Amino acid sequence: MANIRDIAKHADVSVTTVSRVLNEHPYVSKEKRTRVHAAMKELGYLRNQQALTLSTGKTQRIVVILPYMDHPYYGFFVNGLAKAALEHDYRLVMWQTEYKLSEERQALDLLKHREVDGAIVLSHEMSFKEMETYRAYGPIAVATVGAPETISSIHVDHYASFVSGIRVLQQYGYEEIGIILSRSHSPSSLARQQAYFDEVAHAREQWIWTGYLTSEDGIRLAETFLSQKERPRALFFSSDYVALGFLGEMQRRDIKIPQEVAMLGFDGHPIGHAFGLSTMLSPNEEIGRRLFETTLAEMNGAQPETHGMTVSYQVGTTL
Amino acid sequence: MANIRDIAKHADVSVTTVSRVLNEHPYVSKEKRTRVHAAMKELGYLRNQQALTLSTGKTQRIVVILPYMDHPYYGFFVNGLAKAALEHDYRLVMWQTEYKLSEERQALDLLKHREVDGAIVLSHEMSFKEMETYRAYGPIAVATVGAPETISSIHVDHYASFVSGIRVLQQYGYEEIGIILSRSHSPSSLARQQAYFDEVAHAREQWIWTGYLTSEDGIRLAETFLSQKERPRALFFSSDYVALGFLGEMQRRDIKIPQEVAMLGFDGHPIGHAFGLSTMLSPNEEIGRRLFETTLAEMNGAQPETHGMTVSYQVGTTL
DNA sequence: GCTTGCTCTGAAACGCGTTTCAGAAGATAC
DNA sequence: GTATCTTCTGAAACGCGTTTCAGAGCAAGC
Repeated sequence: MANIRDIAKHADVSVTTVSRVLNEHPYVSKEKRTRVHAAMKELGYLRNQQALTLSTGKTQRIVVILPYMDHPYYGFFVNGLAKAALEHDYRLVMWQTEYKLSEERQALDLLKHREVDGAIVLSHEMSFKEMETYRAYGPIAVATVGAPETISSIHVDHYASFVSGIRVLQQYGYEEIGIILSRSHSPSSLARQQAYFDEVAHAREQWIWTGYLTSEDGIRLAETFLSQKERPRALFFSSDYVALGFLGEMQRRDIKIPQEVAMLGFDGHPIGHAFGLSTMLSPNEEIGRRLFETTLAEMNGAQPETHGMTVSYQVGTTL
Repeated sequence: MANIRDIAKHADVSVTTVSRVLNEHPYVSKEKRTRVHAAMKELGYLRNQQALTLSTGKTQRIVVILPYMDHPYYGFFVNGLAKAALEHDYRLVMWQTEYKLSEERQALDLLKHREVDGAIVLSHEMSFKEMETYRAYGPIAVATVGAPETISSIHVDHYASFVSGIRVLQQYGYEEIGIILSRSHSPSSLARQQAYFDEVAHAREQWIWTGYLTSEDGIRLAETFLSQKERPRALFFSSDYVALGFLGEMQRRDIKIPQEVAMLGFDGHPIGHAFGLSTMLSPNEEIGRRLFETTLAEMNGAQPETHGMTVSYQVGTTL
């Protein structure tokens, strides 16, 4: 593997000159420039990215922290991130945490050890307080709500979004509403619950189902739901996949939707569209893109940014 | 940021000794060891991963090349990869190509520039011939069939798998079978077509539909399918998501499955289970894991490996 | 008592590209 | 003719951890 010094010797110039040619600096005579190019070609020179990284201190990498890479919920985010990263010639290092705090720490340690320039956190168990201790080593952007000033946050405003979803349900005439949430202690779930109690007159504790993340969970939910004596007339799901699992199971049992129970999803996954799922369209790809861009901006000196995004209603046939 | 030389000075030892402590080499006196540890703690030493990488030539990173990160098809693969990578303390650099050859080249260039130690290719437009030109710079493993000896391949044996799927359909009494494929020119599609012609007596050219990748495509397919005069009695899909899109659209039109047309999917996505989709279960997570492990093994001197995996039938209600 | 071997230590070189600084040569300005 | 630019060049230092090599001190073996 030829290095820059070999090229210099071969072209009979200094290492500095080779570096200048490599970086297209001005002030290199045409003659030496061509000699360097010829030498690079002849020796098959390939710039060692590691050396560049060590020298400049910039890795051109960002770590993306998320619980599961194959969970469809994160698909749009990651897509937006990937597109933005590609455009700016950045690489994405994916770190799957499986909701483990220890893994989140390891991922953020990459920042400390200069292995990445920044971190994007799509979901976290870690407290913001602890997360802030990593902030000194590089910009951090989260897709969740409640971040301190030092940490950028581009998130869905879950409160406002749930309010608008509930309004949709009410417009369709549903007053007795239940909600299906993912992890009960997450800030988004808390915001959703708050919206539920604030907006639904007939709100009931037992009409809040928590711990539903996957389509399998949705199947399970059908059983639980049907075994309940007093049931709401409509269900507002925090995830399309949970809603679809539920919908499939209801179909299997020949229970009519929305006659027996109306359904409103959340996310706007294409597969939901195939089954006519009414849902709240979440701009997750846009959020992914902005998460990247705000991180990049911070690396260039900008201040952390907080921005809440809202969702829109997508018509289906389950209301 | 304190570096190893600062620590050495502070602990009044040589740089070598600090490095030895860092790497837990033997032959460091207890006394100096504790002095070094104290200095590291006092100065808040953090090892610079970049320097380590440059020095050792090992990046502990592998690039994963795939068309779209949010396509559910790749979810299981990526999950298996992520788990294996985590276990071996490797980082995954994801490169989304959107089926562009130029992006595949850029991704493989990471290998040339020593930015990653190996590459895992889940899907590619590039010819194997071109891919082999990158082989000198590090191990490459693909999830597709037809790789030359120098490139590891852990893949689904699409021919055998399609044969066994067709046998399942035939056991259910279906003789007039159509197949739904993704990109027509891909090796997997060719293998599937071959299996189709070899195994289905009533095979017809016009019962092969190509260009169907997403659930949206599946919705589109319903229209196309129904507008055809002579239709097969069963459809074998190469993707669960396409099948689900089709299924949803058929439901919307109140067309009974399997009475009007039987359906067999491929992959085994949980969401298919919710809708009773009969499918061929593909060990994609296992493939992901093995792709990583074979790459790791090659980095340690092992020979490239080729292995075809087979699928099993998962009972549903669409047959 | 001498050889062999083990434990411990550090200087220097290495991986490799970038950047700073000093300086030379030629051109332009007044 | 002198001062001031502009252009071009390269030596050396830098980023920072690892590895090689040479050597010192001390214990065990015969």
